[in-house]
Amino acid sequence: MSFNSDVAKLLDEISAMLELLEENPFKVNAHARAARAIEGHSGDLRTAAEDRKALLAIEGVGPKIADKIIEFARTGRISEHEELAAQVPPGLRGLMGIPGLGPKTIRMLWRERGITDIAGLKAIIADGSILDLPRMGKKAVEKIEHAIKFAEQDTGRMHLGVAMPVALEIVARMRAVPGVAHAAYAGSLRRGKESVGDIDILVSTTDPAGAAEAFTTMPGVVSVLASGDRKCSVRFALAADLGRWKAEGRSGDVEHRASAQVDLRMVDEDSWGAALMYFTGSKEHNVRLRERALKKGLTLNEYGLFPDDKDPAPPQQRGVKPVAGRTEEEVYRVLGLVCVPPEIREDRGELALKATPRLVEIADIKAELHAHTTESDGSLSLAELAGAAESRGFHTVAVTDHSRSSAFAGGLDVRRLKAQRKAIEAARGATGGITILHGSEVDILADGRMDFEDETLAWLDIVVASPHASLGQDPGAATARLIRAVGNPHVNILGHPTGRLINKRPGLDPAMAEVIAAAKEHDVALEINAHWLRLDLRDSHVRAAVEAGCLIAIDCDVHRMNDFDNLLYGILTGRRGWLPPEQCINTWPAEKLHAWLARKHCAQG
DNA sequence: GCCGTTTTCGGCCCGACTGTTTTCAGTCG
Repeated sequence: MSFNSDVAKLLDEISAMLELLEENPFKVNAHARAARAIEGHSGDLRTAAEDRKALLAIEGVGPKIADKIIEFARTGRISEHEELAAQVPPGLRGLMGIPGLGPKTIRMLWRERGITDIAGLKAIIADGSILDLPRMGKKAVEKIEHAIKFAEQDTGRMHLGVAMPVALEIVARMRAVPGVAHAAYAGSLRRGKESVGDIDILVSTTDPAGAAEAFTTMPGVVSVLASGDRKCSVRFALAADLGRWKAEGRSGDVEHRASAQVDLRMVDEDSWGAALMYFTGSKEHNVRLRERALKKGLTLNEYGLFPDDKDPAPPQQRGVKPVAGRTEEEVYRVLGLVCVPPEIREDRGELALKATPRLVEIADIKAELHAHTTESDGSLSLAELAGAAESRGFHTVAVTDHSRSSAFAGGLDVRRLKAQRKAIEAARGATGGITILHGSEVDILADGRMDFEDETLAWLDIVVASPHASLGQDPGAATARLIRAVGNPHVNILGHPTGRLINKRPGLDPAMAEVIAAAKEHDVALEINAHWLRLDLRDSHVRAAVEAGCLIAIDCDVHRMNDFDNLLYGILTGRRGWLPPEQCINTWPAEKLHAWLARKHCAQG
């Protein structure tokens, strides 16, 4: 856990506890909003906490919350948090994790019956006494029972790479339904977040009932949570699709969730753009857009942008004609904004843009610079790897098998590395269309030394230096380790810099600003490892690196043929970090890329 | 508790669905 997420977590908990205590809802919201702003803040607040002005510059952080952050930096605690925690039983937060149970219901259960945890709730359901409480009928209680079961088996948010194939399949099915003109996935999935809570699908249709019917009876639907004219929610089985991930997964890769919530929204064609924006979010971005609309005498909802006539009834129900709504571009234009790519709609400065930024795209990528073969732990031969890269339209592929310390992965020693060079030279003669570089994914040892001597690193074409072991070391040691690694004169790329696995392993927690500065100084590119379990660098670190002018590599860390498909997730993460193509070395023309790599290596083997 | 191209005080986004209700409260996104 980084300092930023520690602070964000405490502020979030303060918000939740204030809500349970029936405090001013705007105060509740202010803490929640500050928590989100801090979680997504690209700089390390550990240092900013010394400078009150820097904290106040963050949107959503005012004088009171700034003081709380400073208190946490100095003492490791926030006294207000502790005072609240003394008033709110800890089990109540567990209850808040049950879908369908909100603060009002939980407060009522607590005040009326002294329920403070899931066990207590189960007890009054079992003896039937819950039915005596207000608004607690038979159906409501059944729903709560169902939700408890779900909450107890839920393992948290889904990985991006698990949700995306499901969303693509559902979108394809919905496009084939009669009456459906457009179908797309929206929500945090469209914004490319590393994990998503649910899957949002949007369709424009002339036949909502038909679309709803098709959706709720689709193969894979295990239960229907809600079904109306405008919106349906289902739980969708993941098991069927998991075979693919299971088959290709390394140990620990398997997603344990049995099902995912999928929401379908149905709109008219005239509302398509407004609805797509609305359901893409983020919530914070949308709030900003609505505020801007109101200042222009307009009101924005998922049906369109309307003149604001102060009538409390929704304009679309009164036959008011929208001034925009068919496309996203149109809505942004009428609001006086440039169209903002979905990945950066997070209320982190995107609304101040004067032109739509050109962010890196899949089609820009011309090189894979981190790939394994059967020599170490990959499943592709040299020829298969080169062929696959060439068929993707790449001009370059780098063979970077593991170094000797990664014994578990069949890491190569110097002797095998030299033998591999001969094989690669032979393969170069056989393939004309693609440049095969010979490199290594060299372990960064715990103290920052490389797993090979400099004289070996010197004759390779490319060196990707990555941490694989000692991933639990303290932040100070991790920072020194990575800075020493990028200072090596032969290192080109810092591979998966933290070694984290999303939702499974936190990895290193270095002072990223210092690592970025060192990488910039030594002309080392920081990798976005595109595997959906890694996405390392993460989005906020990419943003910080981009702002610092640091180079970025987006690589699939190919072990198997399908791994090339993970490129999408690396691209989405790069875009979330506002990465322009020219700052990503994989987009460079062959001559430029090869020359850049060669500066740190001599030719002979 | 935060914020300001109407405001340093008085606001703070908008709509759908469900269940328990005779007109709405609660939750969610």
